[in-house]
Amino acid sequence: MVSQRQEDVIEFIRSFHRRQGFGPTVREVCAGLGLKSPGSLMKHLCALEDEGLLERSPGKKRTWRPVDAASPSIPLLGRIAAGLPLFAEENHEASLPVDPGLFGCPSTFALQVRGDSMIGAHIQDGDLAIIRPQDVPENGRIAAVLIEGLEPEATLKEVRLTADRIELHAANPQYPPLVFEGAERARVRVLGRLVGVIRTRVHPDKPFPCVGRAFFS
Amino acid sequence: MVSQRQEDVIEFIRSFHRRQGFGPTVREVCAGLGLKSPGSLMKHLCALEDEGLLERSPGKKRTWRPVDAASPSIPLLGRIAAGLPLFAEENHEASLPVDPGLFGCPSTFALQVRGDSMIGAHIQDGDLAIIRPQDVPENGRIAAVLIEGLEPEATLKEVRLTADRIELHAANPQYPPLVFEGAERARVRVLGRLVGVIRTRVHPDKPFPCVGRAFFS
DNA sequence: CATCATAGAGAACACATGTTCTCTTGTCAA
DNA sequence: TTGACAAGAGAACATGTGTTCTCTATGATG
Repeated sequence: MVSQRQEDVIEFIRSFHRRQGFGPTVREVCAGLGLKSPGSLMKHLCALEDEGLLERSPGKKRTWRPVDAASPSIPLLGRIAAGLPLFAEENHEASLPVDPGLFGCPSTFALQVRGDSMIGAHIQDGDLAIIRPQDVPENGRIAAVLIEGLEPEATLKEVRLTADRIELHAANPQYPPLVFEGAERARVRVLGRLVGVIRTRVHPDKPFPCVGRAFFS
Repeated sequence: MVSQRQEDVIEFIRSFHRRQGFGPTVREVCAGLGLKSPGSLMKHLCALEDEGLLERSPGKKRTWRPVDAASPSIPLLGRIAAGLPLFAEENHEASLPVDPGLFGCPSTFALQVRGDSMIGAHIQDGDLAIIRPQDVPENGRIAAVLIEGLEPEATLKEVRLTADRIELHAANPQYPPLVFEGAERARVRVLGRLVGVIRTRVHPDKPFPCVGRAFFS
C-alpha cells in the first residue's frame, strides 16, 4: 500500500534523475516535498524499499533510485518493409525520446499514421501511433494490423470480432470495412494494439483539417 | 585531445551508470582503472570536463557523469493553481519522460486537457497538450490561455485576432466563442501555443467518444 | 478521556567522498 | 646530464550525507 506522499517521493526521485543525471540526496528529496528534516522521510523510503518500488545501496550517497531502469526510448518503425522479421533492427528507423513507461508498457513501438482513415478516433495524418505488441485480436480495440497479400504496410483499424469473422473498420466512412471470414481470417496479422498517440505537429493553417466546422453547423 | 586513458574513464563511468543505476565515486573509478589514489584521476576528470565530455556538480557525491546523461523531460503542469507564479516548482506536478526536442523546442510544458472543447481539432478529454511558452497571441493558432477573473484554469482555444478584438474559439459548437475587445483584451493572458499532443490512454469502450459514427453516416 | 499510530522537526553521529598538496617515478627532448 | 612534463602514490582536510534517536503535534479509535 503506497500513500499519496509515497508516490510523490517516487515521482520526485524519478524526475530528479531525469533532470540532473544523478540521484538526489535524502535531504534534496525532503526539500522537494517541503520537509525540513530527513528523519521522517526515511520511514517512507524504507517502506517503499519494502514494497519493492525503490532500491538503495546502504550508506552510499545519492543511491536511492526506482527499481525499474526505464528504457529511455520508443522505436519508430515508420513503415513496415516487405522483408520481415518485423521487429528487427533493420526496420528501426528512429527512436522517439519518450519513456515507454508513459504508456504503461515497457516494450511499445511507434508507427506514423498515413492518411485520415482513423480521423473519427481523432488520430490525424502524421500522428505517431504508440503500439503495444500483441498478436491476438481484441474486439472493439484499435489495432495495428498487417494484411497479407496487400501492399506490406501496417494499417490502424478497429477490430470487430464475430463468431467466424474479423472485421477491420476505419474510423472514416470513406473507407469501407474489410471483412475476413473462414480461411481468409488467417490473412489478418495483428501487430499490436493502440495504447497512445503522439502528435508532434499541430497544423496551424488548418486547425480542423479533416472534421471541419461544417460538421457541426 | 582525449587520451586512451581518458576514454577509459568515460566508458567506465557510463557503464557503471548502466549497471548500477547511479554514478561512481572518484575512488570507484580509480579502482575500476587500477589506480590507487584519486589525486591523478582528478586531472583526467577536470581535463574531460574542459573538453565538454563530462559534467559534475562540484562537491556533490557521485555526480561525475557524461554530458548526455540527463534525459530531458517535459514538466506536467496539471492545472494552474490560483497562486502564481505559474512556472514555479510548486505547480510542477510531474514530469513526462519525453524529450521536448521532439516538439522542436527545448522548453515546452504540458497541460492535461479537460473536457471536449477542442474535439474538433482532434484533441480528446485527457490528452496532454504540449505547449511552447509564448505570450503574444498569433492569429489562427491554438493556444493555452488564462482568462483573468474566471476560475484560474488554463484552457485551450483557437485564437482569432482582429483589429481590436481577441476571439477565443473552442473547436466544439457547444461552446460559444469568447470575445474580448477594448479594455477587456487585457484579461486574456496567453501562456503559450500548442505544438503537440500526447494521448496516453485510448478509450477501448468508446473508440469514437465524441464524434460518433453518426456524424459520418 | 486514554491510547496508539503517523508524520514531521531537530539534533547528533559516523564516515564516505570530493578536493587539494606534496613527493616520487618514468619518459622524452635538448 | 639537465629540465620539463605527465602519471601516479599517499596523506590530509572539510563537509556532504546516510542514518538513528528523541520529542512534539495531530488525528483516529476504543
